[in-house]
Amino acid sequence: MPRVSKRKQPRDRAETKLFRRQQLIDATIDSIAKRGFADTTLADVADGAGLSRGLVNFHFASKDSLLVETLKYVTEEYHAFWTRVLERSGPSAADRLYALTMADFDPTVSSRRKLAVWHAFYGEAKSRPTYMKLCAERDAELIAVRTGLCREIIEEGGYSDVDAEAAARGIGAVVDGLWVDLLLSPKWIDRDAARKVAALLLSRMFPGHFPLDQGVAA
Amino acid sequence: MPRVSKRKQPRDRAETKLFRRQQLIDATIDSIAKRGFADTTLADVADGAGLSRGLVNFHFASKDSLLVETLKYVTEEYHAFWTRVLERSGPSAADRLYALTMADFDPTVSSRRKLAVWHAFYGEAKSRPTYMKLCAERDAELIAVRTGLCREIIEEGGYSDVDAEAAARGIGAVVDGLWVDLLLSPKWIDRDAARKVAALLLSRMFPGHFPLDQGVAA
DNA sequence: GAAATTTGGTTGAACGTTCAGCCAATTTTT
DNA sequence: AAAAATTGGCTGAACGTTCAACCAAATTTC
Repeated sequence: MPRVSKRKQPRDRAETKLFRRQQLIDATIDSIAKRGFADTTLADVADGAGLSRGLVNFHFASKDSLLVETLKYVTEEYHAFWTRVLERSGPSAADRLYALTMADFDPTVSSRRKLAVWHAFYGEAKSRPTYMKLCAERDAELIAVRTGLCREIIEEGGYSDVDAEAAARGIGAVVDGLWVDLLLSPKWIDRDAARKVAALLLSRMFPGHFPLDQGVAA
Repeated sequence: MPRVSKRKQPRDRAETKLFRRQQLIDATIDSIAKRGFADTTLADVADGAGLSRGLVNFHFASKDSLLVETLKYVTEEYHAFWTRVLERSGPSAADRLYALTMADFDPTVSSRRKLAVWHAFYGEAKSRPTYMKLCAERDAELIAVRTGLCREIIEEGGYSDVDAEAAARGIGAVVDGLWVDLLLSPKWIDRDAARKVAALLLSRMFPGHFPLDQGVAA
């Protein structure tokens, strides 16, 4: 994995600033994934980006600011990802829920590099309210979307005894839990196995909408 | 929350050593939960335990050793907890799986203090093989037990199309995911809500064994 | 009184931050 | 359009702080 950003060089000063910013955020993600949150230093970030030591503090007010901006970036990237998945997916609620769920096991968002970063922030969240707020907001929006889709599916057919929000939370929880598995037990479970488990859950939750033998293609 | 261990004073030297050890591990858990993994220092641990600074290095070879022993302790405590739950629970596989699942939302193992510690180690796991191994072993054993219970239930009645291990992994994932929710969104979900979601999952997975209106009592 | 335990000061390394100065890019002036 | 002035971006060294680790002395326990 290249530690230096591959994005094309900036043309003018206006681009440079954003370019450097992103370079440093990318290097921060790499450092957290490689060395862990506790061992991530500004020196390692600068080295990883191939830039001088002092530059981090030129572009970011402090180390804490760099970390917060990194979390924001990862959050926004994830948000953009699943929003796009929804845009492209079929019209029915079942199609959309299926696409949304399987997308969470796309390498873009569930590489061990990314998972390590997410969980690094989770681990610090209790003691850093800013992290907790950013993560909670991310979750709340997704839960709302999932709840809406579940509600549609429930109304469509035969699941009057299922609570939409509980179902949505269950689906979200399975995704989070499988992410933990992918992070901690990569030898025992891979993305396809995770998709299979998620598909099983959907098929048991809404059997009329998700047949068990449905493939697990993304 | 008291930061000084309440265990009764040791009687002899042999007990003292273990007593101090546990005091320091408890203080480490407190410090990680309160300040986060990255900001946990030996000074804070010693202060939290009400002991002098140098003591940590006397009882543990290094800071890393203290952290590993802390993770081992939490792991063993969790293992002892669910083992005991199984011992006490009813004879049927359904009863046992239900008890096992609901027990994961007992305050003993799912207090935000404990959740913060688990996720702190998760976050560092990718870069510290020792952590990853300990966590993976913990998960593997639980998955094996859950898979066995699921297999029994599947054989008992009418779920021939369900893969036991996938079901077990799904249940485990829901628990892990709900733990993430409890940690990050305590205002949106509490232990009872989490139990309700877990109960919903069980009832949809094995509807003949877990009626939907089953209570969520521990 | 001997051994085990605890103490708190010390040490050296590592860290985040700051800053004076340099260079390149851009704008202004002539 | 060339020259001068200004701005913005970048560097690497230095500073003060924090920390884990060490240790010799003091205290407690047996």
